[in-house]
Amino acid sequence: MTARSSSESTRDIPEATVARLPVYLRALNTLADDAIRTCSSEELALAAGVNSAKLRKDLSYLGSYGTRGVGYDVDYLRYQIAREIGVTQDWPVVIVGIGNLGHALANYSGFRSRGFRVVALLDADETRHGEVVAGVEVRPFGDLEEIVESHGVAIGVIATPAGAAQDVSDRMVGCGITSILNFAPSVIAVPDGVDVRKVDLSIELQILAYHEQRKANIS
Amino acid sequence: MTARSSSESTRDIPEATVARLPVYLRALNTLADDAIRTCSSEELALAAGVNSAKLRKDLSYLGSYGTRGVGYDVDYLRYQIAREIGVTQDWPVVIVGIGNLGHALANYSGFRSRGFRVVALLDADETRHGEVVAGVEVRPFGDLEEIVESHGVAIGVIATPAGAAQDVSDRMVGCGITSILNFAPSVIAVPDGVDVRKVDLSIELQILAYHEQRKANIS
DNA sequence: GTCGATTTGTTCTCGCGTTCACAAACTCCT
DNA sequence: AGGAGTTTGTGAACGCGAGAACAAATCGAC
Ligand SMILES: NC(=O)c1ccc[n+]([C@@H]2O[C@H](COP(=O)([O-])OP(=O)(O)OC[C@H]3O[C@@H](n4cnc5c(N)ncnc54)[C@H](O)[C@@H]3O)[C@@H](O)[C@H]2O)c1
Ligand SMILES: NC(=O)c1ccc[n+]([C@@H]2O[C@H](COP(=O)([O-])OP(=O)(O)OC[C@H]3O[C@@H](n4cnc5c(N)ncnc54)[C@H](O)[C@@H]3O)[C@@H](O)[C@H]2O)c1
Repeated sequence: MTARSSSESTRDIPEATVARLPVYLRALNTLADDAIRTCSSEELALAAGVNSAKLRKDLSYLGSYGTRGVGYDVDYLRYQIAREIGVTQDWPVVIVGIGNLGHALANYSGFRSRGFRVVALLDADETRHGEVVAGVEVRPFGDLEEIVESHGVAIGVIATPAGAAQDVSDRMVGCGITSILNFAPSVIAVPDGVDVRKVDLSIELQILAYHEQRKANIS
Repeated sequence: MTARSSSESTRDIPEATVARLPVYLRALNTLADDAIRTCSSEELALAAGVNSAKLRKDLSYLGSYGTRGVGYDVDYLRYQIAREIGVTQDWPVVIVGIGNLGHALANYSGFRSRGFRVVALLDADETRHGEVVAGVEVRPFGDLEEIVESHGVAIGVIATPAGAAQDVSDRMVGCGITSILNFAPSVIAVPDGVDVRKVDLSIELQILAYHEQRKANIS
């Protein structure tokens, strides 16, 4: 086995596995809602849309939480995955850029229910200040530092136009944010130790278009 | 080499490369906006946020569009990538589920400018019917078949709650849609030949949370 | 208690993607 | 014309992830 650090479960989980754990978690939640107490890797894999061997291998990185001949206890496994991902605690989040997309994000109930709490909505446009979206007031972008510090915010969401994304990112990093979810269609540079994930809707559509074109070109 | 089909440029481009081509395209557009005519792989790679060797290999799948000792002609390469992806033509798109997210998507100008045209907005809630969003009227979900047929729609976007996603998907597939972009947090099953891409914001946040937790756990 | 059925955890192999490194090709200067 | 300097395109090495296959472990029947 790999060397194990002293106190905590600090094994390093492959990135591909980390990306699937939330999917398993959601599938388990669905099963739990249907009052299912136990499930096999085959059943869970079906619900999550993956291969059962891959599922078992993924889960094995967390530990041996199943019982051979039986399967997995839904509640127990659910808790273990949630703990491993870190969603048993509440993560405060700030959203910057409360336009079309920012509004939708602020109104989205799925964040709160998954361990994320929107503590602030910030926008540079002062005509938007004071508006209340989903119970949170839109405030000036200049309040960023104060809010991040007082709430201990580690995760920031960028929903501004592309041109502002790098500036917003720099300000976020400057006041201690170390994880950024970027919706703006631009590449942003950050120092080591800061994680950035990009969500780009037009890229997704363009990938679909590429395959669509190839389907049509079977001439 | 692999067998090459008769007429068209039907080489098979690795999936990972396909996913990056839109990024290169956007970087080239930015360069073109700054009146830059030519760029090296190093410069373009920097703008796209990737390794230059990877960029060159990716581009080599399309053909030899660069000039050794010089670099790439921005406009020419831009056209070649756009053609390969299929965004020189216009793709009609339908969006189903005009709630928070659906509104934001309908209002998003970035789709039109990248070769996608929203031809219809559909919702099951009849109190929403008749509303005009970004110049397009919200219509009953039952109109799906008629619209898909008359406009030759191949790409559908699902922005409904998770519970409705599979039903919406089935109806889309039933009337000939072969590419689906799914924003609902649910796994949807489709027959072979239909492409599904999933965008899941809470998964992205959970991945960030995992790494954030590990940063904190360097105890 | 033993046997058969079931299901997990893990090993092994294969293929894909990333990266390095370099030969080929082009420009420009003398 | 030739040589120095650049930059592309690609062969090869390497590492990671996917999936098949199987041994180990547990349960239930008798
Ligand atoms: N709307 C969508 O569905 C959609 C889809 C894909 C991508 N995006 C991207 O998401 C981003 C936001 O899109 P949108 O449609 O909400 O745009 P929007 O113009 O409606 O909203 C942008 C908001 O950001 C604010 N802003 C601008 N500069 C700022 C700064 N420096 N600091 C703080 N706030 C600032 C603006 O005041 C505005 O309220 C864009 O980059 C867009 O390309 C949006
Ligand atoms: N709002 C966000 O920022 C956000 C973020 C991440 C994910 N999502 C996901 O996107 C989806 C939409 O989110 P939302 O916030 O816009 O929800 P919403 O409730 O505001 O909108 C959903 C819309 O879908 C319509 N609808 C329901 N069933 C339908 C059916 N069978 N056919 C057609 N239309 C139907 C409803 O009438 C409603 O207008 C959800 O699955 C949500 O989980 C949203």
